[in-house]
Order: sequence, then structure tokens, then C-alpha cells
Amino acid sequence: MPHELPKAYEPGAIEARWAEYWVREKLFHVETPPPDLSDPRSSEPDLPEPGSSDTGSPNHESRPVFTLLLPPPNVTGRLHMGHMLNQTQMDIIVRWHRMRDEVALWLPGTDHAGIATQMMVERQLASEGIKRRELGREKFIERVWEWKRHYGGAILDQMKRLGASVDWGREYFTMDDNLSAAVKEAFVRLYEDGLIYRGKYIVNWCSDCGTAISDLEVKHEDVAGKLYEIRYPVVDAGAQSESGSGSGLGPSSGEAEFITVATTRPETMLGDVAIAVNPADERYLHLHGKHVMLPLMNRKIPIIADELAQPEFGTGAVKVTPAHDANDFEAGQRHNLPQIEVIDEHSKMNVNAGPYAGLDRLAARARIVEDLSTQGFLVGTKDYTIAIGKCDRSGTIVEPRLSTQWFIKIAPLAKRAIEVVEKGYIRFTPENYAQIYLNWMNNIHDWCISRQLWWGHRIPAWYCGQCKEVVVAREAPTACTKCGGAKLEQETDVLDTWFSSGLLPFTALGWPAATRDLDVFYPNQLMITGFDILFFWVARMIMLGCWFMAPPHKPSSRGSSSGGLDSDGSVSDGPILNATGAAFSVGHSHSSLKSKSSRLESDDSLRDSVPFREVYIHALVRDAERQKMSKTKGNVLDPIEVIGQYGTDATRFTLAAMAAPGTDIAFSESRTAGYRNFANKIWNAARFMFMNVDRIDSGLRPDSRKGHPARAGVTSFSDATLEDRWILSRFNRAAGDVNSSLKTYRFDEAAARIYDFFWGDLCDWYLELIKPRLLFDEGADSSVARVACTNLVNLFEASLRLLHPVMPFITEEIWHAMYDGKPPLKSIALAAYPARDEKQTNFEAETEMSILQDLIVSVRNLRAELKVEPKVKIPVEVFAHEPAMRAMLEKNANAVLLDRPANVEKITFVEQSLANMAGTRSTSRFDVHAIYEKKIDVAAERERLKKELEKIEKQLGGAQARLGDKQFLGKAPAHVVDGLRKQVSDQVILREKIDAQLKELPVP
RNA sequence: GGGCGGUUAGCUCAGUUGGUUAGAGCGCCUGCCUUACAAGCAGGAGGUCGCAGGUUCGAGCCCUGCACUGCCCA
Repeated sequence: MPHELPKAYEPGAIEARWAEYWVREKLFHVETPPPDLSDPRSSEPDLPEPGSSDTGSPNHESRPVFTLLLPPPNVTGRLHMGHMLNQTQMDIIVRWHRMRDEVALWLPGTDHAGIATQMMVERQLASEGIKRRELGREKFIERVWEWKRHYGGAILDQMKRLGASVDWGREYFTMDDNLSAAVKEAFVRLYEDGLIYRGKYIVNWCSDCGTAISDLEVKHEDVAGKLYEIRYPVVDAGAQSESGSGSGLGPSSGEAEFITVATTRPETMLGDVAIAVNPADERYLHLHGKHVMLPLMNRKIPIIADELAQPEFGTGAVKVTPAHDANDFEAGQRHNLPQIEVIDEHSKMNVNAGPYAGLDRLAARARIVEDLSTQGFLVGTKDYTIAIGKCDRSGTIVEPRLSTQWFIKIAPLAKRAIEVVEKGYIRFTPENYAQIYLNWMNNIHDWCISRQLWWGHRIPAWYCGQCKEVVVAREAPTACTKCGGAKLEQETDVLDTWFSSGLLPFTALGWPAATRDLDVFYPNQLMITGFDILFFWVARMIMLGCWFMAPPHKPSSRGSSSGGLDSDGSVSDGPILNATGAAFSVGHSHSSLKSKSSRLESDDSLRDSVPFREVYIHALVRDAERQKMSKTKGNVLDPIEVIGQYGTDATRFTLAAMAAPGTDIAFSESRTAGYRNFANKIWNAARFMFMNVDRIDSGLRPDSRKGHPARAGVTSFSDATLEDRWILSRFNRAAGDVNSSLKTYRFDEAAARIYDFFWGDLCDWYLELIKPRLLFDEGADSSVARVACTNLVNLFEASLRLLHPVMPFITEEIWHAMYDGKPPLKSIALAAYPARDEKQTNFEAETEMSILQDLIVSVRNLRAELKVEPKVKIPVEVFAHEPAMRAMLEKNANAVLLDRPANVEKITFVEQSLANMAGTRSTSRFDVHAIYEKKIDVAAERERLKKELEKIEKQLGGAQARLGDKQFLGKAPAHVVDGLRKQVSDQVILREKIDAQLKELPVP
């Protein structure tokens, strides 16, 4: 491969090629390590010391394992910025671990996404004029599969474009046969554990989706509405004298007494079964046990005393509608009240609604309000802000409705899920999410897991046509376990999508079989996801993981070599899946719950039951104006478009650089443009390097003798000159910093550090400083150039490895080119991540170099100030009062002479301070004076010096005051005091120099 | 109503257990097409860290109150 790269970096030309290469070459496939020997897992999340492990023999896997599960995108999904952020962070972390010589498994898959997918296909059918129910369940499901085969892979294809280094050989779909079997198994076991029950409860009902949805799927929204005040006549009021005494009581007319209640949903009054007042509310004491007549329905209903009614709210009396309100439902149970449903599953009034039957509930509301008004029961109407519940999917207003559903009794699962976080077995980053998680977990409600959908995992329960027994079983039973009847019908409901995805950390590794994968890769090391699915998914994974991966559910490979996964990943007969179709064995009956808890005897089994050791919660990506991206606002940034414009690497870098913990990301394209420029900078630095390699030694390649394990520092680098020692030290410092930033998920710090090193140190200084050594004259000794070029090549190769996790494409491209298309490894992604080598850090070189940089910058400053033409060379004089400093500067004067922007003709070291001359810059260490006849702008110079003097005096004043303060000296640590003394002595020198210079300036 | 966060340069954001002179990118101003890069180079301006108190030898950072603002839950 010729080293001729195009002048401008064109990401489009290289990225697609490498993305395809990585997939084709199966570079990120992880074989299941053979069952053997020592436990290959790293017990600590800490990284191995660089260079400490040997390469190891190939058939003995002793490397640490790193497992990460991709939050499975919906099959209906299109890649958005949130995915891109999420995947960029995961990819950086996984590539980093892989380069640290760990077994790094990133497991991809897609989620069947029950409601979303069903809606999508229904919409498609609608365009053909077909309704789902006309088609029938089986045909409909076939259509969904067809749709999935067609469109379901779109998002994964987009992922490939991002360069996501997942193991494509292990891709799963949540409706795959083995995963479906695992879901069924989990359901049956939970049922056997006594944690699943079925019953008629209030659920959130979406009439549009035609299904119950969980609390989490309801989004609350404040809307302007009305509060209707309705008065109910007390029919058996005893004490007339009390009537009308309370301000909240309805107006009494004649002998009648009323109770006034307020509601935002007057149509539900048709289902009222009581009026509740607070037991402590004195206004209503006389009415306890009395009745009111329900207007419009003429039904006599009791007045009950219940905490449901809050005295301070409204009149202190509330209507009770158990069939259409969750709180009322509970109150109804407390008082044994009937449940009267008046709204059906299509949000229409039903037969119980009497004259209003058949009306849509909103139409009914209008009629009811009108009728109440005419009949004198409507006391008033107020404007009111209602927190309305809407379906997350369809946006339809959710109606609380009575219906028969399947639930998970959540408390026992939550108990463990709380414990593992409290004990630190799962750590959150940022840490405050642990508290948010615990708050939610401590107030958790039972989880409604049934959905009235067709697309999903059908609940493995059968109803006996004869005795109505419910049989829960792994396979379709042939006869009722109670009466032996053969007429059995399976439950039509399917499971909540989050039930199956909540099992993924272990089902994706082969559970319930005792697989080697499960042994090696569970628990996952990390979960990276957004806070929006913290409760939906993360919490459920923790609950289910800690339940199923602890004894007795945890499959154990010890002592049972049979069973488990075949090498092709299919489930073979194991001891667990052998359980057959019979309902469930007596030994696993509900009473086993207690024994199960006691069997979780050791803390270790709880510690190792967690689905992942760490959770990193990333921010939300917003638009540049900090607005939430939404289709309706039209401010959605398509990552693929951004990639098209700036490249994947630049987009990834943007997301990494802006991913500071705790704040949302306001994605601004100007940043992406900046990082595209960064990529271009690297590209051109590479061009410069190749130009020199071709000219000096076209056979020069990076030293590749040492591949893995993670190697420290730069190899084959000879640090003869100051700039060599300096860049080597800077590189190692950067490598150390980047590693520690990534360790704590500080993607922003890591990105910034790499950027500063590559651009600020390597390109801005080092490349400029070595140019003279590279540009040897014709016929001259080329050995100096050869050494410089070798250094450059090895340094550059190491720098590419440092950058690779963030910018995988450009680094891969240049890296391959450096080896002339014959690299020692298939990919830079398989090379070692640089670690800091203490021996290569050199504090002295860094200090000296920074003084030289000061000197060079001072000359550049003087040139700008004196308005010297860029092409004109100028002589300078330098004074340093400390002999050691002078010696250092003299020794390295060449660096100053060779700096192009400074464009110095000659350096003369002088014996006297230059501070009192115009055209001088001073630091506490040296003075530098530019010899140039052009007059300086006296006024501007005076202004500048005065400003600087003011600043110094202000700082000096403060510092000296502190140094004179006994309390400060007594209490501040020594290094602070010493630092301050140094600052003062430096600034005193500087102040004198500036004073001198000011005095020499001609008086205006 | 309960909970969590944010407020630092014109914009978007860093700023570690409190410690010496608060940083970056973009934008802006000045000068350069210098033989890797004008997607570049060099130089520069710009901040009483939301407000008011407190703790401390020392506060952008800790505490209290206030203002504005975002999100989650009910």
C-alpha cells in the first residue's frame, strides 16, 4: 500500500470499508472458553497491572473476562442519537477492555417489543384495509414475523456502521425458540414459587392498544380540565340541625341535606358505590353510617369513614368508584363494597350506565354534566389542572379499569434487589442513581405482566373447560390436573415485553441450562443504559437476576457435565429442561418460598446472582438548544446524517467528549465539526509521517515484536534529545490519565486528554521540533533522520492505539497503512492498549521543555507586539540569572532557533538583565529581548504592563497577607505554604522586572 | 404534593477529598495560503463562578435561605 493518503480526510471513503471488514472477519467473536482449570474470571473489576501477565498458552484461558449486554433495540427501531451515545460508550469500553487483553464479550440482540411491533404491523395491515381480528391470531403473528424478517434488522445494520464491536455470532432475538423456552421456564418457576397470581384488579387500560399496561407505561401530563362539584342528597339524615354547618357541605334546600363531592371524571359517578369522609373529620361525624341517593341512577349508597378522604382537600368528601379508580378500588376492598363497571374496554359506557349506555365516555360526560345541572345536582364547575395519564405508546388517555390480569408479587424480588445495591454488589455511576433506584424499589407495586396482545410470549397457562382449574405448565397439558378433563384452552394473553428482556443477562447465555457460557460470562461486568429505562429494565433485570441466578434456581454445572448448550448454541437435554408438561411437581409448590430464602445462605451467592456488577447511566441527548428531541418538534437529529456529514469517528468523539456525568448532552454540530477537524489533523500528521518514511527509509515499520499483553509506554524509541524525552513522558502521562478516566467512565476526560496530547503536544510541538532532524541535506549523514523517523513511527503507532477506542476507523486505516498492508495483527483493535510506563515519564524533561516553550512563546509574543513581518528573521538576546537555567537554555537554544513562528535569526546570551529595555518579555526565570528597530506602540505597551502589574500586585498582596497570617501558617499543609512562597518569590522578581520596564518607557 | 439535579466566558460545557494565578471547544478580533493540515498556524479580547448569609487560615466546591430552571414519581 503506497503511503499516499488524500490531502483531506474523507471519512466516508474509509469507514464503510472497515465496518464491513470487522464484521466479515468476525474480529470480535468470542469463543466460549473451554471448561477447565482455574477460574478465568477476574474477581476484581480492577485492571491487571500492565505487563504483569504473560502471553500465556493459547489453550489455557487465564485472561479476565469482561461481559456487556447490549440493551436490545426494538425491532421496530431506527437508530437515534440516544442509541448512538449508548453504543459509542459501550464500544469505547469494550474496545478498551479487549485491548487490555481481556476476554471482552459484547452481546447483541433485538427485542420483539410487543406493543410497538404489533401497532406497526396493524398499521401496515390497515393500509391494505385489513383488520387484525379479521385476520386471526395465527395469520397475524405470521405477518409480524414476516415484517420482522423484512425490517427487523435495520437498526443492527445501522449499528454496524457505527463500528460497534459486538459479537455478531451470538446475536439473539427475544422471540427465538431457546429464549421463548427460557421465558416460559421463568414464568412457571415464579408461579411455583408462589410469586405469580391472577386476579381482577384495577389496571391502566389503553383502549387504543386494547391492553392493560403497567404503571411505568403511563406518562402523566398536566392539562387544563374541569373540576365538577356534585351534590348527593342524604336520604336518611337524622340530625337536621347539623345541616349546612360546615362550609364544605352542600347547600341544603328545605329539609334535605347534601354532601358535595368534586370530580374531574363525572361519568364515573354512574359506578359510585359509596361516599367517603375522613373518620376524623368532625363535619361529617353525624353522617357516618348514613346513605346518599346517587343522582341520575337513583341508587342508595352508603357514607363510609375512610382515610381515602382528605379533610383539607375540597369539601373533604369523595365519591368512591372501585371499578374505575385505583385508590377507590382499595377503599372498596377495605369496606367490602361492590364494583360496578360502567365503562367498557373501548372507553364506551356499558349497560350498567343505564340511559348513557353506548355513549363514548367523553360524550357521556357532557350529557351527565348537563343532566346533573338540570336536575339541580351540579353545584359548580371550576377550571382545574389535571394530571392526565396517557399511554406511552399510543398517547391515548389511560382509563383505570377493572380487569383480570396476571401479576408478579414483587416484594420478595424487590427485597433482594434492594439488598444487592445497598451492599454495593451492584454499583451505580453516577452514584446518585443508586438512591433513585432504591427510592423506587422501596415503593414498588406488584407488576402487571399480562398484555392483551397477540405478539409476544404467550402465557403458559391453560383453563379447564370443565372445572375451570388453571393449569400452569411448561408444555401444553393434555388433561386437567384437577378433574382430568381434556378440554383445555390456553390463556390468550402474552407477557409484558420487559418480562423477557428482564431475563436476558442469563437467558442470553443459555439459562435455564447449566452452560459454560453462564459460568464464564455471568454476572456481566457492566450495564450501560439511559435513565429512561432504569425502572423498566435495569430494575427488572436486577430483581429477576437475583432471583433466578441464586440457589435453588441457579443452574450448576458442577457435578452435571451433561446438559447445557451444544457447541452450536442449541439447547440440549439437561436436567432442568427435562421437566415435562405436567402442571408442576408437588415438590416445587408454593410453600417452597421459605426454604428458598434460607437456601440463599451465603452472601456470596447473592453477590454472584446479580446480572451485572456495575451500572453506568448515561445522559439524554438533546438538541443544541437543549430541547428534547421529538418527532413532533422536528428537531430530531439523525445520527446517520451526522455521520454522513462528519464521519462516524467525529460523531463518536463528540458524544464521548460531551458525556460528562450528570448533565444531559446538548448535541451541537459545531463540536462535531471541530472533532472532524481533529481527525483531519491526525490524518495530515500521518501524511507527514509517511512522507518522511518514504524519503528516509521506505521499509520502516513500527516495532511489533510485542503485541499483547497490554504494553506500557512506547517501544523502540530512543530518547536522545530533550523533545524526545519530553514527548515520551507526555505520552505516558496521557496514557495513564486516559486509562484512569475510562476506569471511572469519564469519557469526556479521556477524549479531552487524547485530544490535547495528539494535537497540543504531538502535532503542535513535537512534529515541529523534529522537522530539522528529518530534513537532512542531500549527501549528509542520514542516521539522525533515521532515528528521528523511527521514533516518530513508534510514537505514532502507540498514539493510534491510545485513540483507537474512541476513533476506531481512522486509527485502523492509518495503522494498516503503517504496516504497508501487512500488519502483525488483523486489526489495531486486537493490539495492546498503551499503559503508562513509569520509566518513560520524565519530570525534568517536562519542566525544561515547558520553560523552552515559554521562551519560544515569548518571542512569538514580541514579534506580534512589534508587528514584525512574519518572514523577517530577528535576533534575540536572552538573560537568565540562575546559572543552571542559563546552561539549560544554552544547551537547548536550538529549539528556539528552529521554531518557525518565532523565526529567530540568532540567540545571544547576555550577562545583564534585559528587563529595563523596551521589546522585552520577562518571566521569573529569564528575560528575552527582540532586537528590532521598529518602534513599539508605547501606549499599548504601557497599558499591557500596567495591567499585568496590577494583576501581580493583587495576587502578591493576597499571598503575602496569607503568609503573614499565623493561623494560615499553623493550619495549612506544608505543600500549600511552600507553593505560595515560591509563587511570591517568583512574582517579586517579575514585579521588579515589569517596574523596570515601565520606567524605561518614554513618558507620553 | 414527594424526590433528584442544574445555574461558571457570547454559546455548549469541564473544574477531583476545600488549597498557589478558574480551563476547553465553538464563536469573536488581529496577522499569516510557513514545503502534514486554511478542516490549518501564530497572537489576542472575554468570567465579581445565580443572589444573600454562614462555616473555615482558605470556598466555584461544604452548610442555610432565596430566585430561576430541568427531570422523575404520585
